[in-house]
Amino acid sequence: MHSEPVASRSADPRDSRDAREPRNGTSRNGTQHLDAVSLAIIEQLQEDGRRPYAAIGKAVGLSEAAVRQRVQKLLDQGVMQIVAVTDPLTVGFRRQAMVGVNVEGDVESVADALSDMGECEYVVMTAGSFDLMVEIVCEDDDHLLEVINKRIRAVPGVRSTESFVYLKLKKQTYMWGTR
Amino acid sequence: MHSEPVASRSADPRDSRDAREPRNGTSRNGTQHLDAVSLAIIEQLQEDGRRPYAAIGKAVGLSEAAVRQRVQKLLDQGVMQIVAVTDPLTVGFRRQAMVGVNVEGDVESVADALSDMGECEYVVMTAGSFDLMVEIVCEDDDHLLEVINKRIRAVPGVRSTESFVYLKLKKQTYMWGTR
DNA sequence: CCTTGAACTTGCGAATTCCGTAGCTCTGTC
DNA sequence: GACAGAGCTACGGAATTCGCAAGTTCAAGG
Repeated sequence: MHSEPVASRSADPRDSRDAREPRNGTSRNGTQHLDAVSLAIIEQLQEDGRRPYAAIGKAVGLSEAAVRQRVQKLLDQGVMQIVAVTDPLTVGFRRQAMVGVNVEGDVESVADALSDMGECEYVVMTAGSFDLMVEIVCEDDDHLLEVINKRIRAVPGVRSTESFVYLKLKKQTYMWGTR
Repeated sequence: MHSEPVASRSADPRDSRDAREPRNGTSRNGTQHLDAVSLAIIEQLQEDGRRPYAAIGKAVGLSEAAVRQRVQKLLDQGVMQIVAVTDPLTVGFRRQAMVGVNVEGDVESVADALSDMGECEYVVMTAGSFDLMVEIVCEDDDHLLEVINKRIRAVPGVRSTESFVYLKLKKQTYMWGTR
């Protein structure tokens, strides 16, 4: 189902851009402003990361070259990455866990330290009864045990941890915006 | 840095496959068996989801056509998906949270119900003080509140929930295997 | 032993896609 | 108003993808 161009360019292309549409750019808090067209491009690539630029262009109302430039910029800026994702369990990693971490002192420096560990696939600072939540991917129980008890707890500032070992992954999506 | 072929085919191609390498196939629990070559292909695509088949073939020691067939099969089987991923915060979703859920009765049916909700991006059954962990992506505080208090808690079997609102995403990787 | 099927290779042409670049327009700045 | 930069379109050549056919190897089954 090919949806119509998102940035509706009825007659004159300029019509759609005359409004005070936010331009893409970096705001003072470091987060990116993305206009509707870039969002539409991302949506296309969330459906299929290998979709040709020309097809995306048709869907969002841009030329192939423009899409290519936008995608390249989104990748360069780190706003988006195009990757293969799998369920780690099917790829030989037998043990996964979410670990809640409580920190004394600077949370961000602890987060950085954890981010440097290859086994930590996902690190996020949170509000609530944990300061950090970390998802770790390991090959077996021994590996998991070592990472949690030896490595994570050894990081200066880590006060305590609580682990939630994964039993079964039920859902994994990358299609916000498509709903 | 072009790494050498992973499935080392020294002289005779058959050498690498004579061992009792597991063939690809489905086992009785429904999980996939992936041989070393398929894993290597996935690794390549975890680094760059748009990498050309010929380049992948060179890296893993297969022909372009064979890589194409394998990738297609992996996609068809749902073992792997090639998609764009972003930090939802940069894409206009202002609020995210991890929610720990405790369940009375059948955990899996609750997990299924939560998986059906568009806002739940990630649903996993766990061992520990939560039965389920659910990541939700919302547009604002009102939306978040509604999802947690109205929708999730309304699911039959949900005994209690605890929320961890995201403050900052520090790391997000899809490169197990590449380490 | 023969057959069958799966998976791979090689080869090839056509269609498609990618990529660099030149030129145009708009916008903001000094 | 001139100038610079961002963003777009158009276009041509290079590279990739795609479909397909023929031949090979290997494992499993009769």
